[in-house]
Amino acid sequence: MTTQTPRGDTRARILDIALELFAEHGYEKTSLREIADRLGVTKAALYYHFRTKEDILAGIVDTMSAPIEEAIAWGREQPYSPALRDEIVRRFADGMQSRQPLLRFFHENQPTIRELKVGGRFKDLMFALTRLMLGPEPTFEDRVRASISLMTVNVAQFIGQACAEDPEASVGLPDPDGRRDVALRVALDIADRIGRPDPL
Amino acid sequence: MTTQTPRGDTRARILDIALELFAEHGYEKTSLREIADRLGVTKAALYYHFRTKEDILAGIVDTMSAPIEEAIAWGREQPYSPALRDEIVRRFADGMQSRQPLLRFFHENQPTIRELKVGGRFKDLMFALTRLMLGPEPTFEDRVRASISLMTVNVAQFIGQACAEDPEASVGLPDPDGRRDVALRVALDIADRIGRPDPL
Amino acid sequence: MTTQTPRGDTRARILDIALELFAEHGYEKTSLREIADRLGVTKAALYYHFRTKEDILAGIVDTMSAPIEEAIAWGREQPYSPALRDEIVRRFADGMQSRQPLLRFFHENQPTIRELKVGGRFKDLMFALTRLMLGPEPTFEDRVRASISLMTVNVAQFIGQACAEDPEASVGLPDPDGRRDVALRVALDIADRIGRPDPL
Amino acid sequence: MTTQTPRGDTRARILDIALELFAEHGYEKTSLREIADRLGVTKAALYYHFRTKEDILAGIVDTMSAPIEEAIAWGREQPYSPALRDEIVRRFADGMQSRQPLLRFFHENQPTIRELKVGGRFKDLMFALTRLMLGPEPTFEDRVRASISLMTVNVAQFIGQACAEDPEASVGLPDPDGRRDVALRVALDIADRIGRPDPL
DNA sequence: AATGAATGAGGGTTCATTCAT
DNA sequence: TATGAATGAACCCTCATTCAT
Repeated sequence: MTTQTPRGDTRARILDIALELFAEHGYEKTSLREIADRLGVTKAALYYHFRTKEDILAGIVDTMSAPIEEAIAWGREQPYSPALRDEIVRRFADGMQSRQPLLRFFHENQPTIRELKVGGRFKDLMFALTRLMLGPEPTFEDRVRASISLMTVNVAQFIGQACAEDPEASVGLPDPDGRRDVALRVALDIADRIGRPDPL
Repeated sequence: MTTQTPRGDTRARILDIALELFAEHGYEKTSLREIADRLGVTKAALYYHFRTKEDILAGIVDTMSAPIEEAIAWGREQPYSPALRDEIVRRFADGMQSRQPLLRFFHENQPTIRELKVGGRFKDLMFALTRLMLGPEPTFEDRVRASISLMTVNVAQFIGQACAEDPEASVGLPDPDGRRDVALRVALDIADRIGRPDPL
Repeated sequence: MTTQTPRGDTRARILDIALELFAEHGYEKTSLREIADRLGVTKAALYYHFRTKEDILAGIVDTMSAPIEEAIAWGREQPYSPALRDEIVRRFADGMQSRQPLLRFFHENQPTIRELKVGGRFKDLMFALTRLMLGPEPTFEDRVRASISLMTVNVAQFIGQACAEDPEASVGLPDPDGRRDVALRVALDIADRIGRPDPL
Repeated sequence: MTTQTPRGDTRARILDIALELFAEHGYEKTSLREIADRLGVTKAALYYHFRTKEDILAGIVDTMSAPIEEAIAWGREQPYSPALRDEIVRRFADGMQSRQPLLRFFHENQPTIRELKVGGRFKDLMFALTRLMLGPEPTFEDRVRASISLMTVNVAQFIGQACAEDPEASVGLPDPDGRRDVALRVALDIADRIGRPDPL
């Protein structure tokens, strides 16, 4: 006589499904009923595990921000150098590989995020990360390059998906792993110009 | 004996205010009541000018997509060359300068956009634009570079604003015009690698 | 340089279209916009011709009740007799032939009618008509027979239409004229039992 | 220590009150607020028990169509005969006695019904019932008589109520039970002519 | 660990109606 | 003889949230 659902891990399953739906339809358009329905429980059950809808989102971010925090903690120990900069990009790409939906969610739900407490936290993380990519007293241009570089890691994935759906654009398209490599290469390429005068 | 509101231009004013609010709080979180209140009219008045909320958005896109369409039309007449590629980026940057909020809205409301008819239209425009930046049979890497390049034009603006609000990051920050130049420079720089083997 | 619409008869055209729509979708579900759209004018134009929506309905009844009123006026001059009774049924059937939609409307929108002033008027007309079909001090049974008799004239039309749409029921179905004859025959047949003891 | 409302039966109470109001004011004019108010709950509470307004109506029909379905099921087992025909009428009259409001609602809200899914279901039931009153290959005239006969069962009730409200017509009016007998007698009388050549 | 029943606030939308032009 | 613009009230419906059980 087994239980229908994998047991006790309800909390984790809520977070999983919620992230999936948030990333797909957006935070506002995803109702707690949808989440509950997919889980096969009642809306009220969600309130046993989380105090509010926003709390679910906070829960998602919590479980997701660990690798970024690690990258930051590590980076802070190192002296600045172009090699460090590249390593940051690489670690970010590594950490985000399995967290793509979260990144997507953050990119695509800015207005919501801005008005939710959790938004600040994530923004700070990203800011700290780009800061590590820059030397002392960085120019605005360098800041832009650093941000765009990190962004590229994720955006390239979406572009890849969009291309895969387009008959013309999917000719010669690498497989997901290949696309990840491309993304990283372009990201590093952009970061490479940081701190350097225009080659001209 | 003046009328209270500038009159006759109500439709345009709805579009204006709606865009502003959509960009600020997101499409879903912006209620028609808010738009109406800001205009000093009733919700019902909006329905005299637009059939649905989505129609308001469509109206916004209509008024906004003109410069992109022009850039596309022009670009299609030209043979491909690196100079054309750069010119496309420049024209896009020029056209978007006054349409920043729309771009911001599109970047930040993807989940909504995806489910609205208007989304497809805009996506097609952007796809066509990046296509002009690429030679025949472009690689995936080039596609990524082209997209990121265009995206940089706008994202740099947001980064600029974020920096302006941060005491540390605002040291040495150029004025908005200067930031625009930086954005364009970085965008062109990224586009510059299109079609070229790795410099190494 | 001709006008687009048949001219000056707008009022009459409103009544026509309104009746058609009221009969089809019901009074409540028919909006003034629908009526105006079909006419190719603005809602506001309707208000030039009628003071309220209810007034449109009153207008319909006005133009429609004439033949019933005539039948009543005529009947009141005659002494009661079974022949008079049958003649009333016949005149009603004749008068209603071209007013079917109105009758249908009245049958099918009772709740609305009850709450509109115009309802009472029409009910009185029908009551007066059935009264003429009955001798002095009629029994309740006779009243029922008289009402059902008149009702048959119209209901038979709807049954006819329903049958025409059903493959099985349309086998051997008479044409509309034939159906009218059947309706009249059944109606007279029902009226025939008025004032007579049970044949048993 | 009693609860304020009879509890647990909310769903049934909604159905009750809704039917009452639908029959009185019509489906369109009855707002969910009215229903909720009469129940002493919020509009939103209705949505816990029913998915839409139309669903409430479907619920009503469900609970109400049982006796008709039984009559049909029974009738289909019997060979056709005039006696069967009369028995159908009688069973219909019996079954409807406690469901008068529903019948009234169906008679008086046809335009609405036509456009609601539930309409077809009820129409089919009535069609099946009249079909049982007819022998093989019935004429159109017989179909009319059968329909009118069943209709009489209900319409007579409304006529009775109307008479009761009229000083003149209420002289010698039987009590409700007596009226029911009259209704049944007239209905049977009309059905009696089915399948018979004109007595003349 | 979860449900059943309900709420209050608000959403987008439609409607009959008005009035200056 | 009409229209353009707007209103206020109401409508159906959805949502996040609560709480006794």
